[in-house]
Amino acid sequence: MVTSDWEFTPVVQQSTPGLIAQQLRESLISGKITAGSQLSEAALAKAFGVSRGPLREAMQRLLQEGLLRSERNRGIFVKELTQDDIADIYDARSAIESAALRMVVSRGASADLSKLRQACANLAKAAASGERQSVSDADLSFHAALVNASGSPRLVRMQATLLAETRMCITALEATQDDVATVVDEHRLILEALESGSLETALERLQDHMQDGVMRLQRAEEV
Amino acid sequence: MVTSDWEFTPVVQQSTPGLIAQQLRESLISGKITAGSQLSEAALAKAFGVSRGPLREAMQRLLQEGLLRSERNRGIFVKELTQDDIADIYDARSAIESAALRMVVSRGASADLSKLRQACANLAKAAASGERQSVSDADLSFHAALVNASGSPRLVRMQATLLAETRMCITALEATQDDVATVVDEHRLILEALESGSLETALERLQDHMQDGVMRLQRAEEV
DNA sequence: TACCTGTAGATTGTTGACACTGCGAGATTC
DNA sequence: GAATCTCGCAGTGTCAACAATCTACAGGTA
Repeated sequence: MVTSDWEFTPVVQQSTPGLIAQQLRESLISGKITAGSQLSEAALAKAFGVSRGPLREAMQRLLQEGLLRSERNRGIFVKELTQDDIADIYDARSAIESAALRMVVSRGASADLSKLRQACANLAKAAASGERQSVSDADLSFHAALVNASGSPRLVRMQATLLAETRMCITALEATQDDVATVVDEHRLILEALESGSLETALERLQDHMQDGVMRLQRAEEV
Repeated sequence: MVTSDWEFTPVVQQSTPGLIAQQLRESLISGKITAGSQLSEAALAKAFGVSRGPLREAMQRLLQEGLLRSERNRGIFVKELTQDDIADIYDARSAIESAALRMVVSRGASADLSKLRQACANLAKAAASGERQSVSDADLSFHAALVNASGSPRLVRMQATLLAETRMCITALEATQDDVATVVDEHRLILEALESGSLETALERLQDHMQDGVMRLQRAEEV
């Protein structure tokens, strides 16, 4: 019997709570929902055109990702990020991404850096366009590509939630990339160190880049 | 009116899904529920004496912690861990705990190592008792204390899920700590390096300890 | 006999309704 | 006038029933 020769892509029916969580996450990290405000289950359910069951499941996910905060019998609120949170997010990101660097380098030649080069090019393009939003998107895409290259599903998952929090910080504070050229350079330097296989240099540059990020955000918070 | 002078401990009403998740997690990591088996919502709901709503929320949490696996319209199954998973878990743990080491050392004298010393003593005591279960419990408690000492809530949270997975591995494979004395020593050496403030030594010893752990589990898997 | 098709049972996904909790506005008392 | 109490409302927590989906098995056909 011929079962193939057609090569259809298998249908992947996304679950309703998954779709809702995705849309909610977008709204949260883009700042469409202001920090600290309460999310009414009934209102959201009506907006999404579903009942409260699936909506609650979506909220559960975002709760565990740390984007929301729950008070029993009171409701669910958008988490507000303090200075300490910002520092902690970047500490955790450093931990994950440093480990990813080590893993990529330890693979040596078998590592696939093409996605990283692509991400770096996209960042340069975004910087040239001048749009702040697309610059920070490309920035975080680079970091995501870095951890992807490590091939560790758990590192990828943990970083995903950290990147969502990072996006929340950036949009909430409307942090300006005062010097776009520097940011692009920092990423390119990391990639170059990676390509030449010099782990220590790459780690150092990543660390510096992270520290820059924290300082930029914390300066924005003070205003 | 006098509101104080009584000093009662405030009542912390745990949420129902939270309590269910806790019990389920215990059953999963202790191996009471065999890997790969399906978890029937109706059956579990009856067992816990609640309806399927709260139970589904509890499952959601464990799903996101990576202890369960969901197939849409099919059901939820206990995740079975492959060799690759074991390696990945330990890679991720190394990433988190190495970062924690760095943070503890960078604090210098202000770091609170008393909990770590306590955990180390407990481990030695457990080793003397000879019970395998309490040895691995004390082992993981030490690592938890290490990350706690870092003071980073996000590292703590990420490690918590990794430790749950580690426990699942250990009980599923009934991994034997063939040489208990060595395990105790490895932990003590890490603590000593930490106390003397020599970061590089501590990192090296942690790395070795982790590698030992992976090898022990992967050898058990082959059987 | 081998294969396909249709149906039955079981399980998950979703819904609307009910119960309980916490907050705030208004009434009441000193 | 200020503090306290009570009631109502808005919201979450929980439940039982309904709808949709999948698997397995029985029946029919070439």
